[in-house]
Amino acid sequence: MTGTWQEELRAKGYRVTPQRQLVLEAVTALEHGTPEEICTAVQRTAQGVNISTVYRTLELLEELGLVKHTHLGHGPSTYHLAVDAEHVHLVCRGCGAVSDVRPNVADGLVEALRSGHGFETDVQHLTVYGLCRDCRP
Amino acid sequence: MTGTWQEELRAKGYRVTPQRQLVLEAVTALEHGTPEEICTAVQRTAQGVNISTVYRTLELLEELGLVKHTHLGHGPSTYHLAVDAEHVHLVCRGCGAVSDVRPNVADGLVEALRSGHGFETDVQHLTVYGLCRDCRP
DNA sequence: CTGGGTGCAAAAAGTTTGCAGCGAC
DNA sequence: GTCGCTGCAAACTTTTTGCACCCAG
Repeated sequence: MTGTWQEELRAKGYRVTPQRQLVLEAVTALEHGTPEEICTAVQRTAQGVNISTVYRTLELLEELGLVKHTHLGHGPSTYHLAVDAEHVHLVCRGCGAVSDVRPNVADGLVEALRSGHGFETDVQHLTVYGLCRDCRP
Repeated sequence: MTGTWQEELRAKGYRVTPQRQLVLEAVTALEHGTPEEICTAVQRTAQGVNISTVYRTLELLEELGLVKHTHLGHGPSTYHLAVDAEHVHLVCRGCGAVSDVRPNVADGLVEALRSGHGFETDVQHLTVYGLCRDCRP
């Protein structure tokens, strides 16, 4: 591993700004958050960060590998820390609840796709739709 | 199985219209299609179906269980026949290619989620992101 | 005939972009 | 001081909605 993300930013010619720190803190605090939610969360702490800055910052942080995003259903994309990304998302079509499970549930799938199709799965981006315990018929 | 989808429509108080037949034909012909693509495909055959009608029709057809949709990356959602849905989508983050694989690759995942989390997976809605054979490092 | 369906246009929701001024380094 | 970053507003894309007219049953 290299140094802090601040150092990594500077090393690549980017700058460390309060907005970027705030967005990253918000993603950390929220665990799961849409750009809109992240923007709102930041406004509670400081005077605010513009929504377009949130989008640009998330794009940058994703490029750096600090955050990840997934698409959970119809709505906006959801961002979370890459460090926290070691899980698979379960989305219930009944109640809309999102829960996380350990990625080893997908081990068989990953292996089957690798050996059978030469496909290297990005488990951190895996979202499984279905019905949760409470919504099952 | 009950009768045809036309009968099923009428039985539920809906009507069978040329637009609905055209949209369903387009979904069948395209195999994978965004609402926009479906709309364009229909315009090649007939005088055209409005994009909002395509959305409303797809929503209806999905409610009937005739078509399914998935979210493949940032763009619009993709619709396909439910009958054809017996597969898992692989989306390559490198070249963007979408391929289909047999659903039994996910059998282990489905079983693990069912026994471990009480979660009933909708395999037809499963989309796996990663890198395909040609894009692997 | 009747009520659901369609087209059109406008609005909503989510995301991206152009640009002038600001501030990290 | 330089040049990347930000806020603002406007554009863009995807999807939804209101409404008058139309047509399947």
